[in-house]
Amino acid sequence: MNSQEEVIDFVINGHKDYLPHVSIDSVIFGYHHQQLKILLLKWIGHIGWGLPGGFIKRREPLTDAAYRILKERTRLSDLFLQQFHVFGDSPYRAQERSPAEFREKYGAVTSEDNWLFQRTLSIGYFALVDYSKVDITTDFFTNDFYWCDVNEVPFLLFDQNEVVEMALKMLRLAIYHQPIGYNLLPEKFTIPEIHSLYQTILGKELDQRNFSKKLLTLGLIKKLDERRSIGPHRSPYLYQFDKANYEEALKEGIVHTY
Amino acid sequence: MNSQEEVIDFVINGHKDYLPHVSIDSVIFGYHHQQLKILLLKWIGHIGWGLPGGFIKRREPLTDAAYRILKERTRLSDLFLQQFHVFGDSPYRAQERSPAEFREKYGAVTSEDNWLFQRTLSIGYFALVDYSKVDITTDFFTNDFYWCDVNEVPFLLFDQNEVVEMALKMLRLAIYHQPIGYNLLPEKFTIPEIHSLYQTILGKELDQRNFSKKLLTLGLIKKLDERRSIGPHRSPYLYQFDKANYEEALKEGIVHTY
DNA sequence: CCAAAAGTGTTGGGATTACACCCATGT
DNA sequence: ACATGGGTGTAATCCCAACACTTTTGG
Repeated sequence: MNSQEEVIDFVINGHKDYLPHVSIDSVIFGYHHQQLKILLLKWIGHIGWGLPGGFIKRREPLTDAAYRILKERTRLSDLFLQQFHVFGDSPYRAQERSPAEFREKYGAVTSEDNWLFQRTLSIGYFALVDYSKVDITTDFFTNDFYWCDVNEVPFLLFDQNEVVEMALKMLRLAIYHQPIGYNLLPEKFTIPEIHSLYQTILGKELDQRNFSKKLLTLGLIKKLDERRSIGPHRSPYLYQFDKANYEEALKEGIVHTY
Repeated sequence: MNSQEEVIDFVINGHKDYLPHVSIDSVIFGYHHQQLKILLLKWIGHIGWGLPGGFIKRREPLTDAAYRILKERTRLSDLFLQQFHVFGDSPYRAQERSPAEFREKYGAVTSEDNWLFQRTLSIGYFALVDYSKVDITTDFFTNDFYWCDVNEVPFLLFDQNEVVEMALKMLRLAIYHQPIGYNLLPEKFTIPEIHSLYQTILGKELDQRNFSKKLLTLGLIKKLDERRSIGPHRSPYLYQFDKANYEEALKEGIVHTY
């Protein structure tokens, strides 16, 4: 969506293609160089930053919509994506918005009952990506983006600070129940790499010996007979996720602590 | 909603009061006499049983809507109610429904684009109630109800079997993270009572000694200096939830197994 | 006194934690 | 040779699971 015409058409006719009253907000966690960040977009006409999101097509399965929205933004498919909450309580989510606002901001005339300004619930999804591999697309509505450290999130649009907080909480809960990392690490990775990933997500230190013991005991990863060369240091062994056990654990859940 | 007029008005004009495209489905778990059941309703015009549910008012916070729908049905407020998933993937949730169907079933004429027949996502909530204390209300759409054992759920409308399964899974997950029981037990209860509640929910046996030790260690309950007289048997001590710790655990979560 | 249900403690094994030194590698 | 980061084992503790007999009560 890049030309002014497309945008006007989306505003005027979007309700024919998309469901009104429901949107998807994605908290895209990016991991790279031992930092956990989230993707924020500059929505034009608003001061401040907001989350990526979108609408669901009229006949599109919900999960497909979530993947599509993510893919349009990041060009990635096949990543860890999980629904975590529906937001519909904050004043921003219970009231209508003003079309007058839109007129001012985008210079377009809309009717009072335009679909975009009616009350909209938001379904929160979180995703995990390696942000160095992502090619972020902007469009007419969003002319800038940045990766923001999870510990330094600025004031966001609407109730989105609450969305981010909840996403982080659910991610940290999820990591105790599901294996995480498949989409954030190269296919073959070292213990220090996955160790540091988990530490970053949980925001706390994990004993290195105990950590690798645990992952191996759970059967989630297996040691390979190869090493990675990392410059002037001892070469770490490479590991791989044990696909069968990983899938099993994703489905059945794990009960443990790290 | 009991008269035919009210119903017709709801069908024709409901979209002025309620959000289209989104509904709430409630899985109401009822516990009594060591049995875990769910509330099913007979929706007229459909063969088979379905879940209670409803729509969200245009300006109503989502959580309020969930409580209102539950209260209209059970006359209970102040109970354990938790959002657990949004359903929008099954063919039933991705397609429109046919107004012709409605004409046949209810004898009312509706336009092709009536709000009730458009695609509707459903937000799943589960609740825990003591079903002996509940006074179920039926209405024009639902002329019968029954409490169905969770192990004997029949084929339900649309994708609702999936909803029930997920609810049960989430309830069993929740019981490991949050204290549960406040709304299902009298204010003062005995260890055998709460023990049996947990066994029923989890569908498995829990060692009595370890179980009470665990609850006391966690500080969730405290022993009172009273006993309950239960006929020709030894009188069990009464316990109470420790409100402060219970609330804390609800908010912060618990990591443990039983 | 009998039947039914409640109450109560200990132990062994497994898991978790805490902890520090040597090894490998490229420059 | 050295600086940097990787790899490895053990001991103490805690937590969990398993287990059975005695007490209380009303009829």
